[in-house]
Amino acid sequence: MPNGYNAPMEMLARKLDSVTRLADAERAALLNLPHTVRNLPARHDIARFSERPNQCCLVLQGWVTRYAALTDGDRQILSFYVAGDMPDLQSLHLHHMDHNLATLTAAVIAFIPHDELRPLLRRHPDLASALWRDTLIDAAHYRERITSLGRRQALGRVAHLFCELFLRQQAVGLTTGLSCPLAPKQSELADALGLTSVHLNRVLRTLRQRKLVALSGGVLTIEDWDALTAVAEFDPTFLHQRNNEPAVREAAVPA
Amino acid sequence: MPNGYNAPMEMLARKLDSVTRLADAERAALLNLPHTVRNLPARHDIARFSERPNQCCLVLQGWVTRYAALTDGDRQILSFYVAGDMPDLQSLHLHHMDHNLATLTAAVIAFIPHDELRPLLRRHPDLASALWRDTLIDAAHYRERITSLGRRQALGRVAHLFCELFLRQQAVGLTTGLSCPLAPKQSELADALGLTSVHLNRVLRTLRQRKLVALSGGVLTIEDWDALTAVAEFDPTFLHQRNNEPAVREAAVPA
DNA sequence: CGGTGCTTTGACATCGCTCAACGACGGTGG
DNA sequence: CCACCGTCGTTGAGCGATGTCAAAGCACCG
Repeated sequence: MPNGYNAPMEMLARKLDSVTRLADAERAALLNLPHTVRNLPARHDIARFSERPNQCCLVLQGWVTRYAALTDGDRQILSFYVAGDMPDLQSLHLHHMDHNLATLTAAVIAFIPHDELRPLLRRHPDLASALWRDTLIDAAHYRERITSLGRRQALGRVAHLFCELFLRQQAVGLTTGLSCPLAPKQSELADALGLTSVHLNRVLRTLRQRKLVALSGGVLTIEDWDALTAVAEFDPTFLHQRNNEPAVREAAVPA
Repeated sequence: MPNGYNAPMEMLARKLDSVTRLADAERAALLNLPHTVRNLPARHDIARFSERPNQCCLVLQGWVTRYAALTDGDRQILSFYVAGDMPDLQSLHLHHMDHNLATLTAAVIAFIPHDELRPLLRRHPDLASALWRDTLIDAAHYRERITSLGRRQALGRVAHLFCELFLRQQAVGLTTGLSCPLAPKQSELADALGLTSVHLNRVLRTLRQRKLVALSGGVLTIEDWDALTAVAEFDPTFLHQRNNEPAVREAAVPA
């Protein structure tokens, strides 16, 4: 398989390293994993409801979403994934898709066949644990989303999602200062937060007016981290990142 | 450790069997796992936010909830667990609790030290996979809850939760006919569904008036499965149960 | 320059929340 | 045995956050 992209498995190794410490043997095994790299256009389904995937995917570039489609045409976006994420690890053990996975933007994705991954994980229990942990962190994100949808008002929900997306991207080096990419459009943010795009738009206006964030051209800039986390009641514990005190803290108080 | 309760690990073996097929070696290993069985009163915290548990628990009897506590005193119930569930498997790999786990009713719980479980899972990759799968199903429940909170109205949310709780209990033999225990009070159902107990009460009235369910004395009786699933837009795929076409189907059409 | 898709805004409707009171029930102590 | 009390369920009236519908602005692109 052509390795058109630079070192996909190294990105995975780095990602897992940020989560558990990898031994050399595991790291080497990972780097040798056979895989295919594909360039996909925006809005391209990777796996659909009720399918039985036989490979896992690793996002190398771009954004991917997981979403449920309701009968009335509504959809609920369940999560966003960025570079370094493995959105369908679950397919290793859950044989039928209970939702859909699709690119949000044009994206570069590496595909790793289950048949390659499974024996590797069996030989390297620590690697299996690292991936298991990754899926558990995914679940932690879900829990936080449930809390948002269940008990936070629109303003808090949006603020909370922004905090989450910023910190997750910071962890993989996708931020510059207090700015980060924000690929989802307003209607997609709305679909993720259980809101209407109309109402989401009004909430964004409020966030801008209060000088908590700036948002334009697919770039989110945090203007007041402390105020934003306060509105969101944001506690980074659920991210289970190594150093939970974000580098933002200093950056948020510019000289 | 005293084995006051009959065969706790056998319940676990049976549960896992319902999910993956266990080989004899795994089954035997499971049955020998050291553990402690405790009787806990209702509303007793099992693990609190930010703690670092060193054991996993297995519900043998009663109900357990996972919940997030917000600063204003609100709480969001994230999930309900019944006999056979292992609510904090995640603590094996996620070291800090990002939420709370507590009994809802008086309950009998078996505790298995991480230090016993970890080496066992290392020796039996299939067992590890079975438990991994269990945590992935947990995540599937979260996803469905997100969809409910984000895109369903109150009536659909309640109906959906009832369908889920019925089928999950049916899978472990806790139902009789079309009835099953329903331990959570109205305020707890409301906390799980992002509603007020007042509004939940009104929704229950509607469900009763429409003859979809009957509800009293902690027992839920489904009176019209087809209508209930229709209101809920319920699709059992996300439960990832062995035989997804529920036995309810026949029972729902009494002679 | 005329689409086409996204954002923004306004007017109005509604679902679910808040506050407040009352009723049903079971436990407890006198 | 009964009065009392706490908890839970039920109901009403009014309000507020968010949805709905509709149209206009705006940027990018052929």
